[in-house]
Amino acid sequence: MDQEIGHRLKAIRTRLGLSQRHLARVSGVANATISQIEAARLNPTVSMLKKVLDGIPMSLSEFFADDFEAVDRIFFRAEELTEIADGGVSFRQVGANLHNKAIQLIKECYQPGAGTGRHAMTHEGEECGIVLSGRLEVTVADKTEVLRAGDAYYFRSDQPHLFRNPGNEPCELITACSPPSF
Amino acid sequence: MDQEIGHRLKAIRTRLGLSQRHLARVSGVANATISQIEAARLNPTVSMLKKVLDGIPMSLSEFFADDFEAVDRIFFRAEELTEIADGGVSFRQVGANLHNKAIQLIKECYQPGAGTGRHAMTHEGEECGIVLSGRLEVTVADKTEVLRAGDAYYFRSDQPHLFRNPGNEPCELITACSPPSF
DNA sequence: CCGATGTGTTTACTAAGCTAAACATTCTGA
DNA sequence: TCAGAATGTTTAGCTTAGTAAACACATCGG
Repeated sequence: MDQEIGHRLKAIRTRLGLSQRHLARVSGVANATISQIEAARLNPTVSMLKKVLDGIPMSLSEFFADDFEAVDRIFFRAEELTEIADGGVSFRQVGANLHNKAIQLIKECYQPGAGTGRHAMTHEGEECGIVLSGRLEVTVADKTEVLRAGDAYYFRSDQPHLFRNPGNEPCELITACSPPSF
Repeated sequence: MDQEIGHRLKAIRTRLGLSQRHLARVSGVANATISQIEAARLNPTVSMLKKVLDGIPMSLSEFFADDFEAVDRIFFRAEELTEIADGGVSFRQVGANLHNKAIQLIKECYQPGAGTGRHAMTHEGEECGIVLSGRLEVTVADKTEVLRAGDAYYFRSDQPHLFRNPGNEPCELITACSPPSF
């Protein structure tokens, strides 16, 4: 049991690029505690585990979620793709529990004129995508291109990047990020 | 935190009609432990809580599930109703976390000829339903009726019962069980 | 009326969680 | 090459989780 907890915590922490000490600091616990939990030399109390997860942040339910489903979950029905709408942009994400996955696969839809906003984003990892329909203007660092159905992109996410639909019909595309960025 | 755990455990235990000592016996822990957890005089370790929940049985994820949604979750979109297909029968259930709810509300659909199987079911509680479309043959103890759109039923579940669609078009209905039976 | 059995609570004790601090190791960058 | 800061690990201690057993209180049957 505690071994399972340790493995899971370590996997989640390392995937997010956090050190034991960093996670310990933001969650207000001793770094030794995290070390011992991960090494399964400790059966954490629920409050302690919650305190640690609060620094990620991640709920207890999410942490334990793959106990019975997410780990070996393979197929997802169209209706199951959780939709996140944000202005003229909508996301439909494969699977709900990101934290223990390496890839975040999303079906996105940009309405005409919609985009990721004025300032470029910068974060760890890599991302790529392929356009299904419509037109998508992709800006990475100082390079800008307009992609059409069948076109694709791939770049390291530490380069500032933004997306925008410059056309007058919705733009659908499939994107993938690794590690998950939100 | 520990207070939250205590309240939740007590609610679940009492809903299932278990005494502290009975739950303690089947899960192999001291009854004092359960008493103290429920009274929030103790921060249980994860393994301890898991051990207790194993006696219910209930997963950690289910236990914590309503941390962030189910407790005050009120509205559910059509697409959110989790679908369970089983032969010619499909279920769409309102909400995923049953254990801390008193009612299990399901939209069911029986394909022509489909049913709950050859042997009647018997379990604790009460259940009822109303037919939306098609025809449904309901057998309770030694009584059998065919229901049509607008018809309904209500019986104590300790009477053997089974369902079957005797028509040649799908039968849709809404059912409710209390307490949840699966 | 009073044992017998059910409930949840409190208590003394030991086993273990959690922390602060020291330790070991690796990787920088000057 | 070597200081410095990062990483994860170990250790001594104080605190607390968990147990067995006693306690207090209801309900029930004879």
